[in-house]
Amino acid sequence: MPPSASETSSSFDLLHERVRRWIWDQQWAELRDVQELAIRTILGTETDVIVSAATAAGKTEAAFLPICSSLVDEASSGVQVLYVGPLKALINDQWRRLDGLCESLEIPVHRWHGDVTATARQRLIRQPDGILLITPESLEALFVRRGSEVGRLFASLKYVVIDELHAFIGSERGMQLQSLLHRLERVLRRRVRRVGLSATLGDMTIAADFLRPRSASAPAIVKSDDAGSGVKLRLYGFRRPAREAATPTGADDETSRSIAQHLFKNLRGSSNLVFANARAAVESFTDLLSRMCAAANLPQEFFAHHGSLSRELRFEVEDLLKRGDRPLTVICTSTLEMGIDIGAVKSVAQIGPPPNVASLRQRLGRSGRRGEPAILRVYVEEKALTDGSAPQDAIRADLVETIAMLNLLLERWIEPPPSGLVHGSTLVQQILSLIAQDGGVTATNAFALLCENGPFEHVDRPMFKSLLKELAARDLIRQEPDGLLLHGDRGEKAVNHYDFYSAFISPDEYRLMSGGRPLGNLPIVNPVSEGSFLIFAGCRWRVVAVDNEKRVIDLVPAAGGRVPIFDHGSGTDVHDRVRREMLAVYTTDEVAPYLDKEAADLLREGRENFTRYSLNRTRFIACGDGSLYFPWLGTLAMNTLVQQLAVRGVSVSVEGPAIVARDLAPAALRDSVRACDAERPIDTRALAANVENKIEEKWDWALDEGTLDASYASRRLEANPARYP
DNA sequence: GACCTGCTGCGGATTG
Repeated sequence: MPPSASETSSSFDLLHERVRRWIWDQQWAELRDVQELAIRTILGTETDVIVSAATAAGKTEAAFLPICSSLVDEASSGVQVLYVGPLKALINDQWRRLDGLCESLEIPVHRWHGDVTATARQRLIRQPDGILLITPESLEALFVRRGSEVGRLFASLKYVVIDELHAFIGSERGMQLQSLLHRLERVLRRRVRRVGLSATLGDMTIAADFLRPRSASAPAIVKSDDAGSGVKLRLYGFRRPAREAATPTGADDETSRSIAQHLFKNLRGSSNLVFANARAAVESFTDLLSRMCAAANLPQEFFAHHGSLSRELRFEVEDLLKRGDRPLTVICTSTLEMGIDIGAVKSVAQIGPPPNVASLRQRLGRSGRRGEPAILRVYVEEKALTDGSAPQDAIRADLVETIAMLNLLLERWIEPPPSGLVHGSTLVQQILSLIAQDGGVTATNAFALLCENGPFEHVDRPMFKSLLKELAARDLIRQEPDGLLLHGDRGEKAVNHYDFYSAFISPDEYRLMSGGRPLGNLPIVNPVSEGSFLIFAGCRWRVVAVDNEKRVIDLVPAAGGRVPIFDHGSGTDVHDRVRREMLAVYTTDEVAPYLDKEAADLLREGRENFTRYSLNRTRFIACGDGSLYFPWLGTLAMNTLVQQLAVRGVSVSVEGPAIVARDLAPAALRDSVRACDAERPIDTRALAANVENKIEEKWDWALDEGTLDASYASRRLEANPARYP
């Protein structure tokens, strides 16, 4: 029985008859708004398209119903649709999802990633056709290993689909993907339509430019403004006693136990996600919550999920979530923020200030079953104050930063993704890959393809030239007398190792095993000794053997344990707008209705201290023998100021929202800051030249000084920050 | 004061 809504829809009529029949067979009540609009745009125009909607809004069908429609009855000699996804698990999900539709249309669907068998790969190479689902890394491998076959494989290519577009923007992987797609069009000598699937982003112009850099015509934006059914929001404040001042969030102390107790009371019996900001915090909250379950003789319903857990353990938890047949609360890092479909949960909790507003929005999107409001609980702890407390602690900056982000979330603002990045590291990878693809390339052609007309638009000819010289000096490349660039010995070796295909770097790790079963990985930060205890995967273990050669640690269950050190990260970048909103929170008396009593009390205390330190009248205050400056600007602007001051011989550090000068009076610090402010535009490359540790990305070690400085400056500094007030 | 993502081809053993 054909559904009436589809019968009357004009978009529906644009679809191929066999696609319409498939939709009838699914007994869908109607097509969603975003699907209607995407069908019209994809079948009615020739432009690139971005389909932007919340998780689980039917983006995949919105793109593939019209795309498959245009493939039916079409003769082909090669892959017709290239779909690129960021995760293997997502590719597997989409492969299953497309299977039904494509089987009825007789369109083959292939997947290609690290876990795909050699037989399946050979099948595609022998008979390329239909839809290919692939990761950026496997696409890179195709260019490196089968460079001469790329043209044949994609001869009939009609569409490139990029899933989770927002996850690629501004990253090394995103740059790699742009470069690969550009190189693909060069091989085919024609433009291929691009369709991006993205979460809702505030400013779509950056996403549009990412989809096809420097394009003369903008892509069509298909956007669903699904407002949802509202948010139930609550922010809980916690006061950390002075004796616990030194312990981190999630340690087994009184404050963490109070938060865990609150979670236990409110979440037990339903399905929820708890986002803790660090893997160590995930482990210790899972340990606290599962011990509460055990103590109450209840079945275990709290599980850990993060990137260092083995795939087996993560699958088990994801599977339990997908089945949804019993109450389950998963404590996780950003692993469950997006990607695979785990269905909606009843509520989401965030422990500590969220990394940024964009990430908070994604996390919130996981909550709110059909027709029900999303529920978000946020927990923030603040240290007890003593006579010796620093002003930046006394103003309760973590709490106020969290309030600022929640206010911006409710205003529907989110951070724009970074832009203007040089990406020197990924350029090295792409030069080496291009040589592998063609068996050699001239410097002129490489520059034209990658920089002049390609995605590395911030690298000019002189910079490219000094980069090539450095790569030659490091034996990564060499130049033939006729000008052709080839791999040097070291370059040859690098390209032939499987580690080459990813654009990002991964730390060395130990493998954790128990009884032959893989539990996960532990980055090699601190040495682990035999006989020591460990909390991992929400359980307690004793180390029985450490094999430093094979990098394997054997564990047995135990009663004791402590959370290991996972990483010494560099912290998150806070946006200007968040800091400005913090200032607005300090300078009004308004108390947001979502604050609980303790949070409201901490806010009152923070505002009192803000006024007591005269921060309502000045940005420079005395502190001991030195001074503090509160510019109410984001991380990049503050980094830039720190470097500008360093050039002037003024040594300062950044602590939260404050710039700290140890032995300089407020008036002197103010004069120096004003002098910096007068110096515009700021030469960020010259500033970067004075920075000590700039090697952060995979190929940074191989860059010449100029390219390294430019890369670093574009990532960490700002040439035109807001005025330093 | 952080998080996440990815990976080829071969040789040798085992199985049908």
